[in-house]
Amino acid sequence: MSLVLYDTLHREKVPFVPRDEGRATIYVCGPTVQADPHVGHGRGTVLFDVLRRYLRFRGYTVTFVTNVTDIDDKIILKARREDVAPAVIATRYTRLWNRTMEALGVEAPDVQPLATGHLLEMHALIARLIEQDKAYEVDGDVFFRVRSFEGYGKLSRRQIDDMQQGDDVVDADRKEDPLDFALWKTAKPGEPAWPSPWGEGRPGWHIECSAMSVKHLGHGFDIHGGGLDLAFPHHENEIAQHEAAHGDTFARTWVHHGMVRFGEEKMSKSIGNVVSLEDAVKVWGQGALRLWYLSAQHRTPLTFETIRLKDAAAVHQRFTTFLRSARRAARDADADTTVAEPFLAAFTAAMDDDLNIPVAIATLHDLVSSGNERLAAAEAGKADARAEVAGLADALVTIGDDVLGLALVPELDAAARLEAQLAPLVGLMLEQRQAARADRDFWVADQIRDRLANAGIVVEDRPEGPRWYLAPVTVDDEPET
RNA sequence: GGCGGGGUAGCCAAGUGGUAAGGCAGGGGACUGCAAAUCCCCCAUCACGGGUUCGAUUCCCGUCCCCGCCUCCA
Repeated sequence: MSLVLYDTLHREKVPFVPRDEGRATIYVCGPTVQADPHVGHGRGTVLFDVLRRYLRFRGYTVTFVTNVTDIDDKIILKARREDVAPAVIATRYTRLWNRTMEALGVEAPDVQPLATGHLLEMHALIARLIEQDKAYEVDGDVFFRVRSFEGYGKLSRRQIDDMQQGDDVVDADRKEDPLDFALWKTAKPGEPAWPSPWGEGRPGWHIECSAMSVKHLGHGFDIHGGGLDLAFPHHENEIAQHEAAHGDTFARTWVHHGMVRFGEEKMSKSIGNVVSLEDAVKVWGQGALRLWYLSAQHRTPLTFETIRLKDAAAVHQRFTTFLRSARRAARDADADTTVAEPFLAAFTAAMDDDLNIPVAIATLHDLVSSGNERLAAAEAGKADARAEVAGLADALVTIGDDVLGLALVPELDAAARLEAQLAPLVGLMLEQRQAARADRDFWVADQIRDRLANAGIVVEDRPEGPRWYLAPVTVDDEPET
């Protein structure tokens, strides 16, 4: 068995066979840095982060490239409103994006190319298209001649003649055909501009991804990813530009993910129903938020809703609870790796099937159930059980943290530091509580337990005595839209 | 209008031509002074109507409803 991915271009699951043996090359369209990232932005980022981590888990060396569009109309507009240079806006929101994604546990890309850093590559691509008559210049603007590329529409399965034209085609008077799109835009007064063979101006949106992906990954790289909303026209145009210019395959496999919804609509800045991603991470935490993102197959829509985040938080807690117990019972045991094998195999099988992450997570539940069954024996000190619990815990960390990025260990470690600090205090209170319990003064004992609970300190009475730990405080403040 | 994706238990969500994973919530039980955590048990006939088939939730046709793209968008 090996990984298969649903490829939007061929509309079927295709085996993942990398161009270069043992190496995987991935390009994902990144953001236009002009506003706060919202919850919708996190979905693709987390999905492709998991894909990247999974490919590494499967033994591939992965080169992961995701760009930043640092010049476009919205950036210029925002800069004008604030009376600052566009680069100020772009830099500010690039930093915010990166900081937010780091908080979400997304690994930084190997290359994060900027559009403004690749003008020469874009110029070369545009010049090549003009030479071949696939693009034309009109007063400093350069347009791609859509009808010159016979494969146009193959990604989004559209017939050129079926495409409905809006009433407000930009530059309709200059284009040969309303479908043609800009490769280079001549500078309007006051706009940022760069020199080019066609005069001062700036690149069209689509050209950057064609130029940058190939620059850093080469022709025919393995996986091109992005949101389903980018399939047309953005990705369609990327293909057209590259393949018209070079005549070879641009990207081998296209992976698209569904949109995040808020209520019955797509979450989108233009609709105005966005929830700040930075806030969402703060409120729900990296692990729970990622579990929510991963709760549905990546091509289906996913609704942002409190109840679902709470479900995800409950799942996360089940995993951390087991891990905490496992560490306590079997931290120094020699792990028995064989017990975990069936779960790792099931996990791998699910992931191999077009990243069926909901099923993959179900295998984690099975693993945790199995671990919990053995926990009592492990706590009683039985060597076999301790080894098995240790083996299952290790597998949980491998799958949960290394591949899915759930931050189980970091969260427990962070809690452990606080617990060490609080230990003398909590110890004192528990001594008093034990004394009360010995006197059968349960009112006092329960008072102490309740007070501790209010501080996020959970007390469990075990046969061998009380045990306590810090639990995440229940969430009740939600991010605002 | 064109293209595409969906409608599975109270909620979320997999899946398959042979009577439906997993989670949350709920109910019952074990454990506990009571809890917590954990374990065990219970909880759906797959939008609707036809058809194909020995047999359909899964294939085909039709109907209804929802969503996305066709303009900037993760």
